[in-house]
Amino acid sequence: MDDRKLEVLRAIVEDYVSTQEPVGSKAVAQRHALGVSAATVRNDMAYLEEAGYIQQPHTSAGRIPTAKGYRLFVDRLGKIKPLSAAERRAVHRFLSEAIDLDDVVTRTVRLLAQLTHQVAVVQYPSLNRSSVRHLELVSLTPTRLMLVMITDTGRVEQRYVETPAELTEEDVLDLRRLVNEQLQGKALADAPRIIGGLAGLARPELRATASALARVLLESVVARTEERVAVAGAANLTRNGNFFAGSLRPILEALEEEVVLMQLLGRADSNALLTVRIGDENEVADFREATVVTAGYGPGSVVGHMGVLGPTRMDYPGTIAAVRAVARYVSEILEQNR
Amino acid sequence: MDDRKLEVLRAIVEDYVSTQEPVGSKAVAQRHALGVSAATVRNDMAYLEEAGYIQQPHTSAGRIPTAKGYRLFVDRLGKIKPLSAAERRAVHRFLSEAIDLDDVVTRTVRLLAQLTHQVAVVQYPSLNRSSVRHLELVSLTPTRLMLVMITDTGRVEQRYVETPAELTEEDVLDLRRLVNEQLQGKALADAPRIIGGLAGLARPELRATASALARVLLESVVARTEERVAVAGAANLTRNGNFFAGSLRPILEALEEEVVLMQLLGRADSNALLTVRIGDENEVADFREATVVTAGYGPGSVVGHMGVLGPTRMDYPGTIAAVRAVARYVSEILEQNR
DNA sequence: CACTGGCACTCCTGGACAGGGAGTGCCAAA
DNA sequence: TTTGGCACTCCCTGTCCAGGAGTGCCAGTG
Repeated sequence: MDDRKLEVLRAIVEDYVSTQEPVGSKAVAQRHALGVSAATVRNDMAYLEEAGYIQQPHTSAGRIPTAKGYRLFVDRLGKIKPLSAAERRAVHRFLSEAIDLDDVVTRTVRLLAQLTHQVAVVQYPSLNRSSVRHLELVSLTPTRLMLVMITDTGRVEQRYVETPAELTEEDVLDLRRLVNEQLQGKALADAPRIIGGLAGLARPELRATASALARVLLESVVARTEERVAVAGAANLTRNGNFFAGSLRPILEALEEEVVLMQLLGRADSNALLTVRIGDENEVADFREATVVTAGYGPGSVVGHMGVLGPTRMDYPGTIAAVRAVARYVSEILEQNR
Repeated sequence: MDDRKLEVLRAIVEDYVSTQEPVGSKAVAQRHALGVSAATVRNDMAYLEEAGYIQQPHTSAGRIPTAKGYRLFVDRLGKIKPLSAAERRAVHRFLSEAIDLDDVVTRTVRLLAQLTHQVAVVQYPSLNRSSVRHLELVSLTPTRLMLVMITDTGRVEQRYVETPAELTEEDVLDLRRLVNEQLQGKALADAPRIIGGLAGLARPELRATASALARVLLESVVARTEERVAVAGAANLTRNGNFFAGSLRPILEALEEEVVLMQLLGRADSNALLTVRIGDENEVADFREATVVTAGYGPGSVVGHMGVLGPTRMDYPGTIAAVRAVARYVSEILEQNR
């Protein structure tokens, strides 16, 4: 394919993204210094359409890029434009004020939404990839405990535990010592094995309670594949005149479904630094008209993903830059707290 | 005012709520057995309009209720219709499966959204009205602690604390004992006073650290007027054809502002069992076209509020019943965990 | 005196239709 | 290979008209 044809495609993508209207041959010839006439551009456009990169909403309208067109743009044409110094400063300042892990996530998701003017989604650091820092048992009533688990990423999980027998203060201390001895510093991935042997290590009269505790621990650790996510910027869906063809309904609904959001952020396997899924490339049916830009983050290894969701017609260079920058800085912060 | 006029108003409210279209005199006369002709209804409607209870979108259209009309309906006409047995069972089952306080709140807000088909908002139990169950210190690095506070409503707060000096394991245990001795069982309202004296009670070499700790505690307890809220059902905003006159934009934005949501749920002072704010009665500008139904909840005393937000044109009897029922049941659950 | 039927009037709504404009495809010429 | 010209297509907008729903008012009735 011609170099000029690529330039024409770029012009169409850029103009369409900024004006939101089909772009015609004349506009391309005028606004972008290609040094050729509109008629020539028309020929190139006919070619690009034939090749499936652009399409016409109807005869006698300008062209708009297809998903395939955007893909080519992202892969070969878009130069990522770095954040401005002011933006960079704002990111640093805003995130460094976070007071705990929850706050880091909350701030991150807001920041992403604001920077990109799109819907942002941030996954809380995944439990499976972190390790146990501390376990705490608090007795609420004689037969009811609260179990609090703190991980090295600073995440706190809490669960109620009903105990089969009444426990003394002493019993609780015993149990706490036991679980901490066994689990402290262990990766959560290894935890199930250890937890299995927990009941056997307790004093005979505490066996039943210890196994109740073990069950709850397993639930929070293993069965806890449902991971939490934070969302912000839903209001941006109404930007640019309701970008989703149909109603907002299904989108808003999907945004409240954690399962869907997790799917959106991509399976754990994707360790790529940054992923862009355009249109059909999305597995989630409701987001077939959207683009999702995601990045992994974490101290050293990836413990979670973050990303933004927007119309396929989005500012790719800007969005990609923002997601990447934020993911990097959040990783740095987590690194510091190790 | 005539009894029959009230019946006409009720008819208009009910029909408009269900059909979402201005209701004319003929429809009222036919569908509701008032025993009078359409012409008579017309006269009554003229009166009701004069009195400000209903209005015409334009000449030669049917009538729709005004905020004042809804108010009268709620105060004098609407008989709350209790939840069906099935709904009641569903509420109990769904909420009783909650595994911790966060989960109670999450489930509650979803439940409300689903039952009422509107946007639901639930405030996390307010810190100020609960008391300290336990404080836990975990050292992350030699100069960095994590402070975890557990309250008797089951809420967990966490904060990082930078310590001015390196701490040994022993030091941390000492500090933990100290803060627990001083604060355990104390109401958070009384906490600031106690926290003030904390540093003075520590070993001399731990004074500096203790006062850093005290500062963070004060921040989480006192300055923590910003309270968390959960939202669900935003997708319901698109029901019934975008009920808000303008765009969804401002509403979606407001729903992400915690400050606004707190305002929406009403100031702490409102200890009324159930509040209905219709249209202008709302202080928040963006919600002038909406109705907010809120209720307080808590074990014994009110520790938080919950509510739903919908069009003034809402099913008042059903919504009020749902909010009341859910608030009651959540209160029961909290009571059990005391 | 309250209620009723009838009637003229208002105003919204949806469909049909024409004019203007933007953009294209194609062709012949440079 | 590029260019200017030209006919053509199709959307968009505004206008117009008929249909329909609902009202207000008035005169008549029990």
